[in-house]
Amino acid sequence: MAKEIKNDTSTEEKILAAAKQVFMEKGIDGARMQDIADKAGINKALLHYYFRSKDKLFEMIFMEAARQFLPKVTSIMSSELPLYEKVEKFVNEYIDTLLQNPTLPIFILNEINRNPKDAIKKIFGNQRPPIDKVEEHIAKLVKKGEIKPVKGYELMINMVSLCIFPFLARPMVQWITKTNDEEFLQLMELRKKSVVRFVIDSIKK
Amino acid sequence: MAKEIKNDTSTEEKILAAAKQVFMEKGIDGARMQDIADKAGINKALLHYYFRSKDKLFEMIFMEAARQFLPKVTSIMSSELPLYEKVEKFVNEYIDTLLQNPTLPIFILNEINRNPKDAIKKIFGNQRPPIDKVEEHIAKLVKKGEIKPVKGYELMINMVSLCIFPFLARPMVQWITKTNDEEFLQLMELRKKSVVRFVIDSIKK
DNA sequence: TTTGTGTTTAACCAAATGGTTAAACTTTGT
DNA sequence: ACAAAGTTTAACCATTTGGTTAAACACAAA
Repeated sequence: MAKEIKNDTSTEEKILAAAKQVFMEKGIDGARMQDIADKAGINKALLHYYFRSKDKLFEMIFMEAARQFLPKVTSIMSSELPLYEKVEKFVNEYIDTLLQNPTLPIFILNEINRNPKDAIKKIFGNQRPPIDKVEEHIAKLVKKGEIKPVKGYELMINMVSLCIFPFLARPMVQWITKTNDEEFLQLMELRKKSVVRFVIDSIKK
Repeated sequence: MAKEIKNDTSTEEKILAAAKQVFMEKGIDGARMQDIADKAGINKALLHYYFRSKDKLFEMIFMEAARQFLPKVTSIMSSELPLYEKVEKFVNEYIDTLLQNPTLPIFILNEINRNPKDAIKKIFGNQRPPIDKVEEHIAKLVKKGEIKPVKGYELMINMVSLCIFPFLARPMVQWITKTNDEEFLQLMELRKKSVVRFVIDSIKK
């Protein structure tokens, strides 16, 4: 009866991986439990044996996704690095995360729009990201005359926009730039530098 | 038997308006024909009398939305205006469109991801937007040393990102900026200038 | 008045879908 | 060898949902 080391590595993870794929691709409404079972290589009965309902399963997947969405970025922003380095690290980290999870943004945003309150709570906990810290930091540099006056939250929104949007509109971007899947990822890799430059050029005096 | 002036203004438009609302809010999979009928103040039978199927109805709505998504922006970009004015007009037009259709972006992006080929065809027809024109324009100014070297498509993507993303992530933005619905729209109104400045500051020498 | 179109009502259908159940088989740890 | 948990099979259920049908009604034009 002792609860030995549960060897979860197999079925449960297969289910989660399959569910992630299907939910990300089709959204919660478009996803079919049968598809998830198939993709996991098991049957519906077992699927419900592990996760009682579709909602429960979706919840799990979303929680996992929510954690990734707000990456280590928070610590970067509240760090003591010089602003430009903050920007650079932020953008690099963010785009890296997205390169490893290209479909994360649309998945998250859909849930945010479907169920704003809960989704936001799951992403941010209950504390706002530390933009106050950024705000102060920027205010100082503005006073010193080193950068143009910008609002902290605006800078944040702009950076996030520039990082995430291309992944959201990926098919459009690929069509416009005539790139295939591989080339798109390379493009985003290059984009790191380009965005950093774009942002810094925009605020520096 | 003569086809007099069909007074479409009533039922058909009511349906389209209702369908637009429901589809935008719930997506095609989450939308219920019954809900659309209810919201239009009619019954399911009549709904199917006007639009044979859910898919057909969705198609209509998407076509209408697709046209708005690529606004008069195209003509602006291929115009002979000075670059900075182009940027200004582009951003203003775009954000204005979005202020009048705040849920358009997520709706469009979902369809693009669900059905990239068709969706893109419906949005752009078969011609790419005139970024070549922008490309030339920029190349000239770069050569003259008036602006920093930027790629045309990158400038475009950046501008579009900065305009659209806040609407995509609206609940998040509102939560971070502690704004209610009205204040959010004001914020976006202000954002026009802010984005224009951000972009221009970034490319000017 | 007639006729056709718009509209409602209400019952109905078939398919899809989330979820359940029970019985049998397999695996694994004790 | 035994028991418990994992897994399959397959039938089954209730509900939802897109869509249909037919009969009756309203109304405007011919």
